[in-house]
Amino acid sequence: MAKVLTSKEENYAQWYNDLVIKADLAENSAVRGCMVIKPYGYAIWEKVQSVLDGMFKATGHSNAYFPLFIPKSFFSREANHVEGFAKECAVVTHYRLKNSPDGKGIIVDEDAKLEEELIVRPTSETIIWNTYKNWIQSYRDLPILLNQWANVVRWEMRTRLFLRTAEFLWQEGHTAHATKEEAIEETIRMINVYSDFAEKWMALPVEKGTKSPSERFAGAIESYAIEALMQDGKALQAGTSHFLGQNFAKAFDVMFASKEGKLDYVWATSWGVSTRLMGALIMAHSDDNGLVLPPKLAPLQVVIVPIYKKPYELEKISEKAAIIKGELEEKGVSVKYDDRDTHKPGWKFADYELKGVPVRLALGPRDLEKNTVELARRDTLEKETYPAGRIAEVVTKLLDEIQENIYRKALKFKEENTFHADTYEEFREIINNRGGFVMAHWDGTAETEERIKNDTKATIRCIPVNAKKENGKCIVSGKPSSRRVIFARAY
RNA sequence: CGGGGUGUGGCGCAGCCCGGUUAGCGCGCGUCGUUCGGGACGACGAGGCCGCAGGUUCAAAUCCUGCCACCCCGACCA
Repeated sequence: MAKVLTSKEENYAQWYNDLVIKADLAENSAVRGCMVIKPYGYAIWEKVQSVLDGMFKATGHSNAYFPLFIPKSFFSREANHVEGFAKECAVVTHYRLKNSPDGKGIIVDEDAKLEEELIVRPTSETIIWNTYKNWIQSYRDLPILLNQWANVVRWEMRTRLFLRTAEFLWQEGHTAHATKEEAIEETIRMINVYSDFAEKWMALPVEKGTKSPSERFAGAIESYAIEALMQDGKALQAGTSHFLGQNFAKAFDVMFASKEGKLDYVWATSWGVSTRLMGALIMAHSDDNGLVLPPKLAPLQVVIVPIYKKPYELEKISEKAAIIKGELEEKGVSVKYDDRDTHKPGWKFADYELKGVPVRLALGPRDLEKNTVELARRDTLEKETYPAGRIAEVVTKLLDEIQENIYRKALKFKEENTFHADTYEEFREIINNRGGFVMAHWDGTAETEERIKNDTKATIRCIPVNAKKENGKCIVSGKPSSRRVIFARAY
């Protein structure tokens, strides 16, 4: 078979780039750092969106939409927040163009300078809290549980399709609560929604935990994250949920009157996942033949490819294919019958493998004769022949099995690449030679974290929520520590 | 912003050192035919301001100068 992808072994980063392009997911655009998400890639994102959106609704949230532009002054209200984002903001300074005097093209009209510059949102806390101020007077107005699906811009120096782009798509939830407890509960509820989604839909096992202070969201009191392990041993933050305390309420003066008639600042959370999830999905399961998609998120779950020489064969095959397609669709399976005569079966086989379609059925003259169907599963690349009458039943079961199988595979990988280190030498050895998650004791100081980062490029991915208490000594300082945290090199 | 590299049909490249016919190869594309159970084959064909602007020269894809764009590696980040 002609090789279209660089192998993972040979060059993992190149394999990823090739895969995104060749599987027709996305491509670089004329605008530096910004990508074009192509129809097939966008179809996957739409599935992700629709499932998550359902989960948000089920937990009581509604969607709304806030502006793309944020007045610069809003940004400077919350000190940590500005500091966190200032270096990567796109700024709108003018609102008009004019013909250039030399007649060559078009220039910015200096007379059309904005009174106050607008920031293209890197995240929307400020504009939203400025709005919430007008919506909240009393405890009766709380909680506010909103989400928005939007694009945001962070002016990144180095970008990679899906993993880090200057503009990306995401959802950001922003909630307002009367009590601290309720806000914390919400923060945890949403990180659980994310980890459920990752595990049950993306077949992606994750580590759930809190961020160290230095990795925390700018403006948050506590940040929760789910961290996934990619096949090259690097960690990828797949979702975050933040307890913002009263920081934004104070910055935007959002107070409410309690039942007792006392005024207090409102408690806040925010949480988000982005098109970066696409990167996680791609890297978690795929192989040298292309994408491997979990059936639950695959835009197309089954493809039927006819194999024929004569037109009358195609006719008969098409009849049969239509029956099978109907049976599958009745069971809620998405199916495409690819009878294009512009491509040969072998080409189609390779192409659907590249695109990660979970199940492929082939129907040829031999199958007509024996009333059978050849079935190939993408995750294991195994082929088997089944009686045509049973195929719908076999496929529906198989889709579940594939979903489970790729999860188990990813879980096994994560477990086999999670190590314990008790000395710094050991730690460095693992980080440098094997990668993966490294569980180690940490004294809780930013200095130690910084030193480890400088020495090894590994950072604290999270402090696992369900880590068992275990007394030990910090691998760097030797100071006492009560539990291990997860270190890794990260995307 | 530092360090390195690359710009040549849609894509991937060769040619450049050492200037000289009509700029070449693979993939892809079009037409026709044979094929079709793992990326088919043959014949014919279409497609190029050789990144941009200057310069040197009888002559520039090739040499010189300037500019622009993109990629890779570092510091920042989801």
